[in-house]
Amino acid sequence: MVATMGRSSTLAARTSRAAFFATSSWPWITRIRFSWISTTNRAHAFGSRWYRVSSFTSPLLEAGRHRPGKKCCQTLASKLTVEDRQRQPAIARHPIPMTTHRIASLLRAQPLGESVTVNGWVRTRRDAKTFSFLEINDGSCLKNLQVIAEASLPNYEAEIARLATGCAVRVTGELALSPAKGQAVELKAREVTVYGWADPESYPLQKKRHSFEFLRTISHLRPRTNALGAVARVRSVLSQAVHDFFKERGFFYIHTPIITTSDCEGAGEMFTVTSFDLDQPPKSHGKVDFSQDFFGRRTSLTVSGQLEAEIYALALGNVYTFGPTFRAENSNTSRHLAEFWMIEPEMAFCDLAGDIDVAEALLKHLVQRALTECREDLDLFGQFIDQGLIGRLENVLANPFIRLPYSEAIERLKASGHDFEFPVEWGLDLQSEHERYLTETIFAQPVVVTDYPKAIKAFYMRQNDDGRTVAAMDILFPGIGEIVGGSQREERYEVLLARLTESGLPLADYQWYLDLRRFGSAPHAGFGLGFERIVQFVTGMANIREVIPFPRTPGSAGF
RNA sequence: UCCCAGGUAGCUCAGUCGGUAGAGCUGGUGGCUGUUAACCACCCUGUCGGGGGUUCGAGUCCCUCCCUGGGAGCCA
Repeated sequence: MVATMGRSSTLAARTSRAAFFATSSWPWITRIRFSWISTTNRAHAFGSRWYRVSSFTSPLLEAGRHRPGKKCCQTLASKLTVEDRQRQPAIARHPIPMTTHRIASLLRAQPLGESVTVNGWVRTRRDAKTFSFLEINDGSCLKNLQVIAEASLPNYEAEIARLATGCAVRVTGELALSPAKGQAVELKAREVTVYGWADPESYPLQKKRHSFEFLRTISHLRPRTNALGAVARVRSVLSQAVHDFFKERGFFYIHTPIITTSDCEGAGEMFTVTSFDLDQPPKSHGKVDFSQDFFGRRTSLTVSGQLEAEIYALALGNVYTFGPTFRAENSNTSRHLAEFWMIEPEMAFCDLAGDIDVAEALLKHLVQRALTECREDLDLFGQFIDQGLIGRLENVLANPFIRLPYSEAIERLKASGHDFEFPVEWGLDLQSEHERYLTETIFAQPVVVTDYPKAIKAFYMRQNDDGRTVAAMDILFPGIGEIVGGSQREERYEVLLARLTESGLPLADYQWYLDLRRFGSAPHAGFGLGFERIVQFVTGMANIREVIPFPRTPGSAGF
């Protein structure tokens, strides 16, 4: 975990990120802007250039002009082998053919009669008497583009007739109306170029349905399936929608630390971050001596950015975080990950009601964006994953969320007469079965439970005037359970101090947190939204491991 | 971490009373066809999750570990 990131690795990070988002027609070539301060002469260098990016991770630079201070470029360029140069030069010089299209926009615009080029992966090939049908998917949308490849094409026998599921190809031809049912348009191929073969004997993805469990074992190939590709697009759209929501409302995006020394009490077990040789860590009095560790003290991966977000809320007003979060809990469920992404808004001069307003608006905004921007993908989920999906999403938008104090929730559960496995009693935490009964059976829509007993909630939540509850809220979604947890924060110094003390937390570690209440304290509130849980809700995927590209769970951290 | 159910061909699964394994799909070959999860015929494929034990003999019974699914706890 030691931060020894050198110049070249910095560039690598930027390059792979840019490649990931590149709209370039050639997936391994991308244009990248860069700038840095030269370590030798302090000169500022900047520019942009085409890079060949291998496997999206290690950048190799095109040989080309240099500026002072670009040592890393030369080093990387030297790694481009002669073979690489011979294989790629034509494409590298003309990285974006003017006629290249993404399938999504082709199907939308349907430029009939025009010559177009698409890049993508073969989903299936079917042979007719004098030609073959190819179905090409380029990831831009769920739909494939049907290609007609006549047997008269020069490489028909040698290549096209041998294409199988998974092969990467480029097809140039004319877009035409399709005479048969099933698709509006098709591409009459003039040229089919094979970028990469996929041996049908060993390529794991077959022309049939696979279980999600199996696909998880091939996480490097599963985004090439309809369902997981759709999840990836929805996740991206939702991610962007989070930022749009807060930007429209004047929130600032704050990057809170991933390596942290603060434990957000109640947020679970933490992963230790160390640079020690774990076979021989320095010890003192029989215990590991973290004062000799990289940071001079014990550090962990963050379980929440909330405490740091409060600092910035009490300076900038309204802020939010959106980043990776880590919990070392041994949770084996379809709703938990050891590494997940959390959205944590924090608003100054805001009470619990305002907090709920923002959370409700955010959730509705995300559902709305998915419905309008990902309708085709959502229809797939509605058809194959969860028949009631679209209706449930529209139901979220249709009504205000039910707001229910904990005490009333207890009364409603008791009055229901339903036989629960766990007792329903004021002062006891709501069990999953209770939460589900509230949101799925009694109300059949999102429910916000507020004002929980203070004994079962975290130290930082604001005490209500009744002396026995705190201004906390959980938003419960049908099928998901708790999707949001939040509260108004305790802004009164004396009250917070008392709560910290009775919670047995080391005051020294929270001095800065107490300081926020000593200097210009103000009412403030916030919440945490588990990003994967909203992706789960929107897609209807049963297991949270399907809505993050590379799930980390107990006993599993592959890829 | 606890309770329950599973792990058998590339995938999804069957496998009786303990006698060393089958089906469908995928893939391959051939045929047919503006096809579209194409269709028809034929063919190939196994460390039965790992380790240990009982037995003449274990996919099958026992122990143990790992993994997966469902539920619970923890939470987002």
